Amino acid sequence: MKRPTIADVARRAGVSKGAVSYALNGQPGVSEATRQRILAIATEIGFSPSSAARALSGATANAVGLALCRPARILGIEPFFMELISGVEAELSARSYALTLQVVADQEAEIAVYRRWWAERRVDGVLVCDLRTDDIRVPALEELQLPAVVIGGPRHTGTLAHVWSDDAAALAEAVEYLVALGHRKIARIGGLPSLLHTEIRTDAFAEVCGRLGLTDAATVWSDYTGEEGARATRRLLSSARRPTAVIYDNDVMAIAGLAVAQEMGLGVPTDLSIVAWDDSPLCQLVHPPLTALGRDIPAYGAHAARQLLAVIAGEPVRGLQDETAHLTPRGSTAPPRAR
Amino acid sequence: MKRPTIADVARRAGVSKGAVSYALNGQPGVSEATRQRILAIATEIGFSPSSAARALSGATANAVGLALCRPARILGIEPFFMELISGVEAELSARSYALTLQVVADQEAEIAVYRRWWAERRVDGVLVCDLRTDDIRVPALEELQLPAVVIGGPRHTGTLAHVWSDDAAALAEAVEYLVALGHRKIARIGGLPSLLHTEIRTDAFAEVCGRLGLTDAATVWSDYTGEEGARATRRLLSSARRPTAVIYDNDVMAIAGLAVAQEMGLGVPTDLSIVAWDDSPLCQLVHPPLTALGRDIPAYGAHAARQLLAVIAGEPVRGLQDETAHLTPRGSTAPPRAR
DNA sequence: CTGAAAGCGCTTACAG
DNA sequence: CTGAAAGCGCTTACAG
Repeated sequence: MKRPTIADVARRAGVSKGAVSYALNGQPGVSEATRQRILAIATEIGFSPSSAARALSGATANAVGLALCRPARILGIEPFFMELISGVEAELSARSYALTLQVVADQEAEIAVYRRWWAERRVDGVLVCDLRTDDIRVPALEELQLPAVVIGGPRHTGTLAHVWSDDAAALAEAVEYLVALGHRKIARIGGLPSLLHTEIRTDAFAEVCGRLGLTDAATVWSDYTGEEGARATRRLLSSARRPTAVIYDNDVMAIAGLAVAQEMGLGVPTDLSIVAWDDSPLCQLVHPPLTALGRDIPAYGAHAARQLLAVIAGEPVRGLQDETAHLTPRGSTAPPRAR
Repeated sequence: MKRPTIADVARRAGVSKGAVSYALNGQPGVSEATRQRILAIATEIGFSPSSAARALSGATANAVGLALCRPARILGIEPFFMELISGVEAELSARSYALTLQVVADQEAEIAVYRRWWAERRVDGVLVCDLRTDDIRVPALEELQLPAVVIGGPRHTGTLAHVWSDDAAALAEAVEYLVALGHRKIARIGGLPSLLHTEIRTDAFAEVCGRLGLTDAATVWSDYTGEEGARATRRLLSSARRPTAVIYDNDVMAIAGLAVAQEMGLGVPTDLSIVAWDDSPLCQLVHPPLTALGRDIPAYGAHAARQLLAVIAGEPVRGLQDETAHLTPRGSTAPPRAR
């Protein structure tokens, strides 16, 4: 039961190994009749070229790397990552690329992984998540000359290709909607302040609130976990000038916020309106279902993967703007109760 | 900026390529002094052996495959999978193995992926999830002679190694706890009936309810999604003989069930007690926090990975029983209100 | 259109 | 303890 090699196919077809290679890869050099015969034999004996041998001679690994820099607990609970991975993987496997995954502790470890992957020729390129404003991975990747696509941006990506979405516009839509409902005291519970997209959202929130004359608008930072989201919410709802609406930077914190409101005896949406970012199925799991800013995350991942394959192929690629998240109103938002 | 090869190290060290290989792999054949000098040079010029070349001569891919047979929406929302993957990955990367991930549509596609991975020598073995009672992957893997570890069991695993947990005992603990609180009408909302662990839980539920004399115990099947969990809960709570407690087969359905109770004006836990399986952080995100059956899922994944590496190494490996899930009581369970 | 051959970068018997 | 060489299974110029 040895696994068949190209030599087995060649022998059965009565041709050279080179001819089999040409036939399998759709290269010129064999007649159509021979090609068909070779393909039939390959299928018959269950031959697939060894990825190692292919990588060694072709100098391409046919694999793409993704390093995730979050602890298991956080990775598990944020639907975002798994949805992103699904989309990345779908695009890659359609092009016969494998996805290699590794969880890392910090940016230094992540760079070490990139370095090793590249030296080992284990991957042809990498996808980079959670871009920071002063990201040390960007210069490291530039120096390594490892093909890479940043999922995020559009700023701070150096010379790397990237895929991004206009979070500022999405946030503005949410704030304008709340103001249209009559809210004037709107707070935002943000994600990790070191991440670029948090900064972009924070700036946008300040800008739109300023433009609309909301003087009580404030951003409180958190870390995307339910615990921190709950704590921040409790603080906000206990303050003298309690907001009538809160925008959360992810679904997990929004759900935790809803639980805090219930725990404190506040009705949602009568006493407090809630808007979640990342419209995952989680938002429709709770009562009331959450109004949310969402977009197609698997598609986002697929686009990033496609960009990366283009970079690997040597095509000129820079930034690609993905769809802007849109607001889906549900039961968690309503006009504020007159006090 | 060419990536260095073993020949570069050999040249700088003034030895043969063979000597470098022995030094790097801790084989006898070089003196300790030479070994140290070679290692220093390798580190200095940033050399890591090409995984492809290594795979080609050593006949080992140093990679393990995991195929996931769930749509993106479900994969994303169930913390279970990402936690499992984190644990698998941690164990693998500690042993310098890579994890290759692929999402597949059904069991046939999954087998095709296994066949290709094995023919391509892309992986040295695979991890198998979501075991069914009549699983066609088990005989296919046995025939392929592809090293594999089933995450599940202990029955229906054929000759394959497996890692499992005693769900029957865990379920019994939950039911006994509810009965101790005074509940007599307990329902269970199960996962996909085709999965083996659903069957095990269903049998165990019938057994323990029979033993405790609960005549109103019933299992309703669902599919792990929030929508189906909500629908099943709505049906149960609308029936004439409404249960006073419901056990859910996963966290997602339990949270959806809590929302349905709130939507129907029932108090949790006063009118309805809720127990969730899979004690993920989701359970503590809601109000009241959910009583849940939980265990260390990343550790479960790590154990499966370790078993697989043992199988790949040719060690005799069969079944490994992992920790049994234990009950963590929280605010969603209480004695039933006297009617 | 086809065949013989070199080469990718390792590992590992096999001589010295 | 060390060196020269074969071999893993492909791809791809290079002759015919």
